[in-house]
Amino acid sequence: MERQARRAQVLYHAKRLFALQGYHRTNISDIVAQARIARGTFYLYFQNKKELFEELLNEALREISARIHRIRLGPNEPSPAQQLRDNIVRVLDFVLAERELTDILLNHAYDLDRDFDGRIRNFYAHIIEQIQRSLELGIKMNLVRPCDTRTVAICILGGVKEVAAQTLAEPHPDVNQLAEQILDFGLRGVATEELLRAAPGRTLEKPH
Amino acid sequence: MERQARRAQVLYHAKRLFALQGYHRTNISDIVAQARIARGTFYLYFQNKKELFEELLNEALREISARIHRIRLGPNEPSPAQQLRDNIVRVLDFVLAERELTDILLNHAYDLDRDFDGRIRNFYAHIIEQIQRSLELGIKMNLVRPCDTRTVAICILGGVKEVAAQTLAEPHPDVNQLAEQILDFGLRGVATEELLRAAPGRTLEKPH
Amino acid sequence: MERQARRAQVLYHAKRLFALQGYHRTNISDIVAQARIARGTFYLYFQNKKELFEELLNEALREISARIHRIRLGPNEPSPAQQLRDNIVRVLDFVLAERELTDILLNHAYDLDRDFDGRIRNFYAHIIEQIQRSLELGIKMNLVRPCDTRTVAICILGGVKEVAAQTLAEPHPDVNQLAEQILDFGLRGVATEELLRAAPGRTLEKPH
Amino acid sequence: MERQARRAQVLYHAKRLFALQGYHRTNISDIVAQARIARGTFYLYFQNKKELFEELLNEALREISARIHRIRLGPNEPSPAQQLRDNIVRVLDFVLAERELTDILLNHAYDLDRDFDGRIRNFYAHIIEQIQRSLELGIKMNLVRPCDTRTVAICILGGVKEVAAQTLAEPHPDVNQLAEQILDFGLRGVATEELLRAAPGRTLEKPH
DNA sequence: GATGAATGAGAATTCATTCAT
DNA sequence: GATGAATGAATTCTCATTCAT
Repeated sequence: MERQARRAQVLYHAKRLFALQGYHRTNISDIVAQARIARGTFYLYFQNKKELFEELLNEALREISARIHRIRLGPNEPSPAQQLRDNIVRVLDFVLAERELTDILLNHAYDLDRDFDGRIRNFYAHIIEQIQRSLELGIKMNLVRPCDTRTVAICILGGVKEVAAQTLAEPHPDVNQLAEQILDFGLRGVATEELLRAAPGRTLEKPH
Repeated sequence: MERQARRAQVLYHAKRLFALQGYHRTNISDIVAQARIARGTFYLYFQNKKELFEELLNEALREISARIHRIRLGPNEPSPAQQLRDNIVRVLDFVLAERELTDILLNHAYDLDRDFDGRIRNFYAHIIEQIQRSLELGIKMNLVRPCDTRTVAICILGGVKEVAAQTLAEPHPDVNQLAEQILDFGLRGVATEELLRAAPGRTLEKPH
Repeated sequence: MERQARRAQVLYHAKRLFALQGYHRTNISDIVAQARIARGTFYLYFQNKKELFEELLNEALREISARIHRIRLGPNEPSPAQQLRDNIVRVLDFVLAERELTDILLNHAYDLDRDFDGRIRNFYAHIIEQIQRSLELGIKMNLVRPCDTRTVAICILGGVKEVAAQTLAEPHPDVNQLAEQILDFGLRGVATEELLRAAPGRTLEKPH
Repeated sequence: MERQARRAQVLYHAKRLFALQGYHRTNISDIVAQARIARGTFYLYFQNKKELFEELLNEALREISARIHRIRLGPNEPSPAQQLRDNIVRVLDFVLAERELTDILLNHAYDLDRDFDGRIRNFYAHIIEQIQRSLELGIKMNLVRPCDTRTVAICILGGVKEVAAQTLAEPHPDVNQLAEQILDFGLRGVATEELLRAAPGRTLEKPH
């Protein structure tokens, strides 16, 4: 457990440095200086620089994945729109709680290693698929207008990513307000006209 | 002109390598090997690796900027929606025509240099402002529903960026179809309900 | 202390190489080979080659400066001639004790860097001024004949420098004998005729 | 002959550059740029950079050698002191007429090549011998007091060298005045007391 | 002869990683 | 475990010299 604490200490400082300067501009000297450990000690806890970075990146991927829940249908479930809203809020909460990790994921996770790039690509591809499935479900339920679900899913992902990226720079963003704007924009973008007509108000949700 | 041809040759090969492997994994040795020139020859045409990369990046930024036209209003102008569509098509045309440059811009332009990161941030910030101004104009014209124009602008930029990024991987994407989907999604996302009701068809444009 | 020992080791070998081959013909490879350390180790102790050289040169300048004492007048002080003799002996002692440093200073300290050349020029300019002041004092005391003290001071400096340079090549020079010759030549060169007449012997000093 | 003119042109510019910046800081690019010839053209006239430098240096050595005449005794010859004065004046005239060559010889002729250093050492050794022989002749003639002629010769050479070096920096030095000071200092430094007593005036020459 | 683009050996420096203490 | 000095492969960049036109 002591071991875990040391690892965590190093990870903490490395995370800050990577977020601030990126992978290549951050060297082992910087990390051990910040973590106040000896150069050699670093290698007692991590195989190498890449492994450390990978661990941070994995944490980000894992955490974000965990915050995106599959849309569940059922009488006791919140409305799909509410579930989407919850997903967005959870992701943005993570973005703010872990600005450094997010920064690393969005801005510094490329240019490392071939299989690394692949992993991130897969991660996003997976999210795109999830969104796509939701859209297809929505179409079946007549909530979503027919469209090229893949392209629209990509647009939605891109929108969230860019909001996340831009949000990093802001001191005290209002997550709920951001989520609302994203949701409103996205839902209107995909809603059937019937749905829009039925629910002209601000929160665009299926009437019960 | 001879000089320009040589430069172009080196730029061509460097571009491919940067797109394939990123900035840090591409070293001068790789570039000169691909371009089939001697080590020293490289330095006759470029001060250093960074300058070469900068030149490529600048080309991408310049070209994309040039393809995003400001929305013009007037009796002889195409409809705003058509102008947006044209912008998207022009940008996606560039993405396909210069997949490598796009790849570099989207995936490998970070983690280089402090002032570099800044330049790219400015580039996107500028585009966000442009979109935001268009949205505000649309609101005044009652084409766009009131909303947090900055957040929505960020969503739109993100959508286009992500489509561009995903499109890079596809062999023969249909640019018009992609543009149509983006436009449709985006316009519905921001349209006033009045406008939506008036134009229920697929192409969401203001009726004349 | 360990650190200082390593530095000293590298300095020692670098000094020998610089004396033997000069600055430009001595490269880092030579130095690390002689010092039997790895390439990178060099940079743990010195920023770069120039800094190392500078350190050696500074030592030479400092040491020589320290050995040239200002002429003191007073009832308990040795005669001015004796003080001059002591200065010369101390400098020549250094020359022999640190042949390599002297060689570097006299023969290899040019052609490096602009500000470097300046530093050495200042060093000699300072010594010329010191000699000049002594001569002027001597004139006031009627020990030295009136003359262009600056030019004569330059002659004296040049004489000592050249003796030092030539002495480097000799295996077992007699420092006292050399000093005596320099002193005798220099003093007679500047002495008033009155003084010469009063002290016709070998050691040309003011009679008490 | 055209060929000689071209060579001279290149030599002229190279000389200025070498004097200004030294051998190592002056590169072929600088020289051909100043001489307004193409890179390759340089090698039509000179084997390489070193040969060019060597040629300049040889000119300096040759010219200075030529200006140092052996002391001739005889009824129709000027006095030895006058001959010495003439030697000094000729050398200083050269110093001023060819400041750049002198600068090169005094400040930038080391650190090139092993055999180069040797050549310069020989040059000075030769001059020292000449002076030494003059001194020995003087001793025989009872003009010069007995002394370690080699050390004194070195002092004399050093004096002249240093005056030459310092003179380079001055805008309009008075060569005759400098020569007079050097001569006066040097002659008094070596004169027999008998000679000094016989000729107490300023110009220390053997009475006829 | 003249040109200047091309060459490539060589030099300095960095930095992730190892290993003796 | 902890340390930090040592390592050396890898990389960038320079510049005297060559050579096809």
